Amino acid sequence: MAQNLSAGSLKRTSLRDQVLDLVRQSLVSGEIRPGDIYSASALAARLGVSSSPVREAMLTLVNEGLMEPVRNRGYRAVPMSEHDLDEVFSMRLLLEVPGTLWAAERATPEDLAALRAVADEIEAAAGAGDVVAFLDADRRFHAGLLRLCGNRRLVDTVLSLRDQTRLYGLDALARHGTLDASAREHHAMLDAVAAGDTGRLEEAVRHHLRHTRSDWAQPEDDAPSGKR
Amino acid sequence: MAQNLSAGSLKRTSLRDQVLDLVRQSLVSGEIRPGDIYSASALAARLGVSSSPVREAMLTLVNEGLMEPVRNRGYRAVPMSEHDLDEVFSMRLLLEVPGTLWAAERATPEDLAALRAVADEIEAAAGAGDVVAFLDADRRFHAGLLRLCGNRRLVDTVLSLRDQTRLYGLDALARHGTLDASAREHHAMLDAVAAGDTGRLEEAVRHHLRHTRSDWAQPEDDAPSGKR
DNA sequence: CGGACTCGGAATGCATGCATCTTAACGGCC
DNA sequence: GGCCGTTAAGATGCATGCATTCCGAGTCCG
Repeated sequence: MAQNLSAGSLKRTSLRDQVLDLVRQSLVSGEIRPGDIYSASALAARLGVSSSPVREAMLTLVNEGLMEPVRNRGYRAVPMSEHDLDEVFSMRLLLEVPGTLWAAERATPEDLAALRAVADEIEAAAGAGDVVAFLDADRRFHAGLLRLCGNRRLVDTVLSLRDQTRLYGLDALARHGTLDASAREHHAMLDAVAAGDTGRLEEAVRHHLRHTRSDWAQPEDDAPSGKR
Repeated sequence: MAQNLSAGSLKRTSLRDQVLDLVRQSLVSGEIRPGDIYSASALAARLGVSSSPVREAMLTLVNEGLMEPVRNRGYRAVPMSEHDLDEVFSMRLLLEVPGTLWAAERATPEDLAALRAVADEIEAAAGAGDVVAFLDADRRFHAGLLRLCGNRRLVDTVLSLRDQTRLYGLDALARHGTLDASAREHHAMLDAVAAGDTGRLEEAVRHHLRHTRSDWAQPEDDAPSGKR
């Protein structure tokens, strides 16, 4: 709360951060497709800014594993293989399960109430089929819940892992219509937290993550193995 | 092995990476002290390069959590509080224990032999009191062992966490003379891997990490609380 | 007709320059 | 003597320009 006041109010966003968010959104919306190469100078020209902040934003994305530099061609949006998804899923399992359990120990009624509101948002977005709003609220929910564990690095790492996967299954999520089922799981998790039932909470988190993993399994595979 | 061949051979290091490594080394050697502010332009002048690559290297360090930008003053080497150390320690526990167990399942005799050699290096460095060589070999050992688990993201994350802590306890390690004890634990871990004793391996890893955490507990505190 | 070579276009990476902003020291005023 | 306003120095952040390097199309030769 106080953090929002001190950090978010008078922070003029640098061009670098604006470009960074914009590229991230482009990844989410599918405008930037995995495997394609994009040049910093071309992006800069399209955005009407210099190549310096664009370059720095791309380097940040490289550090986060979302892009990779190609020698003198540009930056390539890294496609996620099944093995990559397994890696992310495994790490999220290792971090989110204990993190959520720790968070449950420290959650106050006020925290739970705030999360209930976000969970309602998630269900509303799922009911409306608004995938963008769903992902945004879902991210805020898990970030808000995990943050209670008190380990900032853990939260940041999990969010970074989330950002690596959320980008590649958007349409699949919408097609399968599994948003509603996934949305309801959030309230179930909060119920377990409120009840102090750590066993049920752990199973809920595991189930939620498994859900995520199986839903985002890529149905199509236009790049056969061996192509690198 | 093959990775080294493909990656390290014909890679001309960019100025950015050179600066990055140099600043990291300066952090390890203590030339850059936590809490102090350093300007990219001053560093660029000292190194005889432009501020562009220095700036980009600093931004990378910011992303890694080693530095933080100060509005129009420069970049500050972030000091590690006890809570920060706890955060890193907790995450390493969550990631390294399962990761090492997975690695043990996949370790081949050749892998073990290579790691034995590194473990010998560690003991030699510990016996000679060469802290820099110790840390380097120690890092290679844990990276090499963890890498066998097959989860590249997990390895990278753990190494990043390592880099956040290794910088702040150098002299303490040397003073307490605990290098030898820590060095011997590596062979014990390999013994457990070779024996297929997962329970003993898990306990060895936990013990090793606890060792690390307690050794690096800051004995001195020249910045009393409330100073900021 | 197929393959190798050359040349042009383009992108990165770095250097340089400038506008804006913050901090800190200095001088004046109460 | 202490406090406040002013000013100047320095840093970031962005724009611009240039050298180097790589990919690919076109062309020439076998």
